[in-house]
Parts: sequence; structure tokens; C-alpha cells
Amino acid sequence: MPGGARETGRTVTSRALAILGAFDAGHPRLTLTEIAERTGMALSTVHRLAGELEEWRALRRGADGRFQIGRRVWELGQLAPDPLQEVAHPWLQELLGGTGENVHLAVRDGVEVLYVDKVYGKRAVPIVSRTGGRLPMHPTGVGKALLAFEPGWFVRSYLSRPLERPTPRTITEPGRLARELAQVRAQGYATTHEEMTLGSCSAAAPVLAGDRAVAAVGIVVSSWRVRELPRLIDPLLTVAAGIAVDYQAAVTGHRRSSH
Amino acid sequence: MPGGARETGRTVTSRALAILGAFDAGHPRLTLTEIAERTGMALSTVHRLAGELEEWRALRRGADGRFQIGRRVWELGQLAPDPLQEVAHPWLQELLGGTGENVHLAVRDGVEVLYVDKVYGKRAVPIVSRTGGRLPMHPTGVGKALLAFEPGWFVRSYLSRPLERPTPRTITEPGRLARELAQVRAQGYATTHEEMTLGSCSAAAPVLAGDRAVAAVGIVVSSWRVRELPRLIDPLLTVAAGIAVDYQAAVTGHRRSSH
DNA sequence: CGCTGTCTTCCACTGGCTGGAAGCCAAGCC
DNA sequence: GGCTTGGCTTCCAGCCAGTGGAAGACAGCG
Repeated sequence: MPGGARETGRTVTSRALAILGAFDAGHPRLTLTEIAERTGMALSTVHRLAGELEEWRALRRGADGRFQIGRRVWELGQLAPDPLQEVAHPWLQELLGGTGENVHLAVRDGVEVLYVDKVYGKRAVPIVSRTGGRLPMHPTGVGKALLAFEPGWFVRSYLSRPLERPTPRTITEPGRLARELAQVRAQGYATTHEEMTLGSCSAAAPVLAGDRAVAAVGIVVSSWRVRELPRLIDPLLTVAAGIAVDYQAAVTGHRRSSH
Repeated sequence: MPGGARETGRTVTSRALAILGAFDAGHPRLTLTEIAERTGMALSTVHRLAGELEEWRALRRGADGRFQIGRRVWELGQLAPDPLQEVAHPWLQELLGGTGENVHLAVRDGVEVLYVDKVYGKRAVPIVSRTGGRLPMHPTGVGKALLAFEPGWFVRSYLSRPLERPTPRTITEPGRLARELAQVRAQGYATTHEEMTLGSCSAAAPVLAGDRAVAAVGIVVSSWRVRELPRLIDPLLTVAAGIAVDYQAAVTGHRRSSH
């Protein structure tokens, strides 16, 4: 009975979006069959919809037949308005200029940090964060800086879950983490020591709007240069404060035009 | 006759994509009615589809009811693989470090340049290029650098159209432009003098892979500092060459993993 | 209060969507 | 060569999700 076994209750749009959603940082390239598996849709359905998405350049098909996200999606995504990233970028440059290390900007999204910008020079060590990438909050500098300025109920809820442990040095004990967050709040910045990646340390400062952190600036250095970290704190705090001021001005100042 | 006047021949997917496609650099925020007008679809149809897109966070609805591209699209777009941008970024930093001016990377897309990366410090003058933005080729430095290394038939076809003229200094005469492209090819870089924006000059160099330009690096300075431009040529060429080498290594070297 | 522009909800009709099945094609194996 | 496997493409009968006109809700304004 062709077509008779249609799974009801799913819209066409949701299916098309499900195909796009099948791609993530861990699966940036997928075969038709893989997409069908990941979405639970029939192969022929995926074939037709993916073909349409490809035609619109939302997907691109490589020589090996695998699909990947197309440039048009990237282009569209650049229209997602983010006044924060815009005002922060030159400040990140400033910070990079003095150090040559990785500098990045992140916001909280759910219980993870989402990296919205990253600048790096040729001398910088490779790090795991990636623009558009996500990481848990407790092992990252920006994550701790953000978490420290979240309301109590959020922090308690965060700490009540079992916490990932990417390295042996990751702090996962709720009590110890809570004490550290209090310290972050008191001193205005957070540090990490190989808690996300062995070989890398970091410092991060929140971008405050009132008593809430709207973002965090982080800087990463390799572990053997951990002694230089203290000297980076002052510039880091200056930059975070500068972004906060510019951001306030940007959101309260001019209205974004619609045309 | 409800539903009877359905416009045939359009798939649901194409309608959903049309809604996304209604947003562009000139129209980043749209009301429901505007989307309906721009796509030629019925208001109620747009209402339902846009609602679904919003639920998936492909769209975001502001307090004023206007829609805009959602963060999820931005995030997805970051998965669009671009080894070029990745290897080029630290080189752009290098160039910015020495100058403090706007530095950007562009590729050709159709008959336009598409800006794929841009770095700028706090001292840089505001310029029209925008990551994800497009501009015509003949009035921009990166555009001329790219056009000069296109095959003859492409250049002839480009020159045979009527060319936009954003400023009085834009070169639109086919003959003069062709001569300039020959010079660009000979000297290995292009310059502009207020051809896109009054008050800004630029220099740009192609990133060559064999005899084809896969991208171009550009640097923009304000007109009153045009005398400094010649001193930027050497660093610019160095960076363009460096990107070319790293890019070759990246595409021929390691295969991108699928998992 | 009526007018206007924008958005939301409703619903009868129907054509685009679905997914099983069969066919295609290249690679690997005997 | 023949057979098998895996991934992709095409086909099509049946039917339900999608459509869009219409009516209603809502806010702003003079």
C-alpha cells in the first residue's frame, strides 16, 4: 500500500528542517542514508527533500555524494542580528594584538556556552572552541564567568546534574565548584587550569549589563605559559568593561532600521 | 472555494525556503505582511510556515512582531565547511596587526564578490563590506583582483553588461577597466581610489592556486592616508602568498573526517 | 467611535507528499 | 564472469497535510 503508512502529525516543513538539523559539529558531512537514519524518515522522502534543499543551496553535495551545509545557509546566518558580536570584535582584536593568543567571545545558550566570535593569530595554540561551537559551562573559563553571574536557582539546577569530566582536572564536585563561582563573582574573572583540555589554561571575564552577564570574553594560553596569565587579567577586564559600555550604547542608542 | 485557488507547482519546501530567502542584507527584519508580499504567498500560509520556522528557531520574532533570521541558522551556517577562511584568518590578523585597518577576505560568487571574513580594530574606518555581504566586482579592490585572474570569456561577459556606478570615480568604461585588469595581472595586486565609497581607498591581492584566484585579500584605508597604501603592498602580497601555500596544504593534505 | 492596517483563527477542498517496491550502478569477492 | 552488498534513484497509488479566502481579533489614531 504505497503511501498508506505515512507517519501522520509531521509537517513537511518540520521534515525539511529535520534534515538540516541532522547536521551538527560532530556530523558535518552525511550521506543520504545517514540523514534518513538520523531523522527517522524514509530514504525516498529524504532523497526528494534533500534534493530540493540542495537546489536552493541550503545543502551542498560533495563529489563523494555526501551532503554538507551550503554556503547560502552561512550567508543567511550572517543576517542573524548580533549587536554584541559587532561591538565586541574590535575589542577582541585589541586583546589579541597584545598577546597573540586565542581570544573568544561566548554567550550562554541553555546549559552550554555558545562561542559567537573567535580571533587568533598564527602563534596561537589550537583550541577546541570554534565559532558556532558549544561546550559545557563548568570546564571552560567563559562558562564559569557566565555561570557565576546567573541567578541562584539556575546555578543550583546546573550543579545538581551529573557534570561531564573532559579531563582529570575538571572540577565536578558541586561544593567546590560553588565556592569557585563565589570567588569568580568576588574577583570579577574566572580562570581554568587544564579543566577542558590538557595543555591549555584560560582566563575569562563577564560582560556585565547591570548584575547580569550577557557574554564573556576568554583568552587561552598553553599550560607552560600559565605564569603569564596573571598579567593578562588587567587587559582582559579592561576589554570586558569596554565591550559592556559599547554594548549598552548600541542597544539603547540607535534603533536598528528595518529597511 | 477555500483552498481551491492553490497555486500549483510549488512545493511546501520551496515555500518555506522562499520565506527564509525573503530576508537579505537590505531587509533583515520583516513583518508577516512584508514576507507575504515579497514571496507572493497568501498571508495565512506565511503565518503558518513562519510560525513553524520560528518554533525551530530558524526565525526569531522581535517584540514589535517583526521576524528576523534566528540564531540557529547562524549556528548551522558555521558548519558550512570553508577551509579557506580557516587557514586565512590568522594571516588576516597578521596584516591587521601591522596596520590597524580593515582587512577582509572575499571570493567570487556569480558576478559579485562575497566577503567571507573581515577583521578590524577600533581605529579602523567603517566600511561597507560586511561578512556575508556582497558587492559588485569592478569597484572593489578584491573584486578587481579576482576578476583579473578569471578566464577571458568571463571578463568579456562581465564587461559587456552595464556596470553600476556607486561613486563618480568608479571605472565603468570597458576598455579602461580591461587595461587596468591587465595591469593587475602584471603587478599581482589591485588598488582602488574611492571607486566604491568616497573617502576610502584599498589594495587587494589574489590568493592564487595555479593560475586561478580562489580568493582575494583586501585592505582598506581612508583617502587621506592614501600615501601609506604603497607601503602596505608588500605585506599584502606576503599574506596572500602565505594563505595560498597554507590553503594548498589544507586541501591536498588531510581528508576531512566524516565523524 | 469608526477607520485602518496588521495579525490570527477557521475550515472545506484538493493536489503535493509519502514510502514501499523495483531498478540502477559501482565496488568487492569468489 | 557471476553473485552479493550497499548506496542511490525512480516510480506511483492513495490520501492527508497544506492551502487561502473569509471572518474575527487587536492596536493605534484622529
